[in-house]
Amino acid sequence: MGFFHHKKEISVQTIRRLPQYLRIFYNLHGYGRELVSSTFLAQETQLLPIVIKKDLQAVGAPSKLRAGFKVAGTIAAIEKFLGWDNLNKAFMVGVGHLGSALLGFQGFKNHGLEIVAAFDTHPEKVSSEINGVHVYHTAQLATVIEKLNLKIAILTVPASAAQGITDTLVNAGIKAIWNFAPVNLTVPPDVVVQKEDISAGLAELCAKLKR
Amino acid sequence: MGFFHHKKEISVQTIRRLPQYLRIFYNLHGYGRELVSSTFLAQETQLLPIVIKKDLQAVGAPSKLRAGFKVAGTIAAIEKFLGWDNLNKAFMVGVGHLGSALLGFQGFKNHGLEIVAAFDTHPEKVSSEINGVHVYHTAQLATVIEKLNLKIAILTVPASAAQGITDTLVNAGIKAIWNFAPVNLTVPPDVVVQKEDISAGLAELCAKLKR
DNA sequence: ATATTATAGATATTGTAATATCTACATAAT
DNA sequence: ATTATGTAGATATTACAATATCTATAATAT
Repeated sequence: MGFFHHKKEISVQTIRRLPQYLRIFYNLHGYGRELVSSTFLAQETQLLPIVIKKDLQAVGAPSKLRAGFKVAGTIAAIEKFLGWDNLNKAFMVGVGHLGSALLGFQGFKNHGLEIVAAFDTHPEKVSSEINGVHVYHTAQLATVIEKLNLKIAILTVPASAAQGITDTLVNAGIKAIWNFAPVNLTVPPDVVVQKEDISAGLAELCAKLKR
Repeated sequence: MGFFHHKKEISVQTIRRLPQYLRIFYNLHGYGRELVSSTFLAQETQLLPIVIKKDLQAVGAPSKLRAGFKVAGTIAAIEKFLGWDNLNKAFMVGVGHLGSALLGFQGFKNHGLEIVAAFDTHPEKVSSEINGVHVYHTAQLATVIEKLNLKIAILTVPASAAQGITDTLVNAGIKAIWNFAPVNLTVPPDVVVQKEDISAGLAELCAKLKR
């Protein structure tokens, strides 16, 4: 009918479930499994088979009728959809408790993220290495971003510093910010911000507990 | 009409927004502000005024017509709804990178959570103190839970250990588990599990970035 | 060969959160 | 006093994710 083929938008919920599928598919691949059905995945994930079917269909996962989804092909489809099939250079601003914990998490390489630099203002941290990542002074942000061709910022600074640093990042051309500071950042429309709020999960737990 | 007054269920999304409101209301309270309108809050949070109105109405926040919501009263209402008006004794199992980062986060006391014990199996960690919290050997879980009357478990162990420890926790009578391990835990229906998955947020960021 | 079954795939339905619209009213301005 | 305005509160509508149902088919069992 229409000339404009509006590519079906994939829901945020689906996107958030993809890493879970990916982990399971990695395992299955390790065991040499070639096909897996949505009913099997449903048991693993405690989701409904139909949810899984639709999620995997949405990212174009290959399947065999009456047999299940192809393990290797589905891994490739999810990784491609998320852009996790090649590494983006990321850096971390703020290496306090949370920051250094994230630096210690090696799993990011499986998630398309290579953390190649960190920034902080504390003299005892600047010029040190944390988990193999060099810590620069925050004042050097703009120059290092350009020199190392960095793309994704992970923001783990105190709330009070977050917006100021964000402005610096935006001026330096950063287009993606993963924000762990408990603040709503103001950025231009072409900059993507993903906010994480650990207390949201705790609130959910407490509310469930009171019922 | 009906005799059964079915208390209106509050949505998960609303619950997850409550901590954000709470932070802003704490600030306003600190500045001595007594009333705040949903339109003001909308600017702060980048949400729509109507969403905020309905969220606050849902938890019974007091308001003054044509003036806004009462700051002190709303704080009390949210805290009461979440059970954050008195402290629950929590403990942490697994003190690796993430575990010790969470132990270092002092904000939990504002969230009704007092972490009073930690557990690990590594000999160099057992019997030490991390951020003022004593680390026991995981083998002592059941006895310490009973002795200290612990209620909420924070699970920050590797995926492979998570289900085994969960079984121990359930046997010890724990009813709430905040799960940071990338596994779906199997528990009896009366046990509440809140799963956190950091890669879900990263997936969301990457998907937005590719658009 | 034939029948059975488990599955992907397609379509239809439902439930619910988000959003829009309307109403009443307290405050402030004129 | 009178009018204008900004707000909570109530109701109506919309959008969309979750769920249910149906269909075709390939593998398996008989």
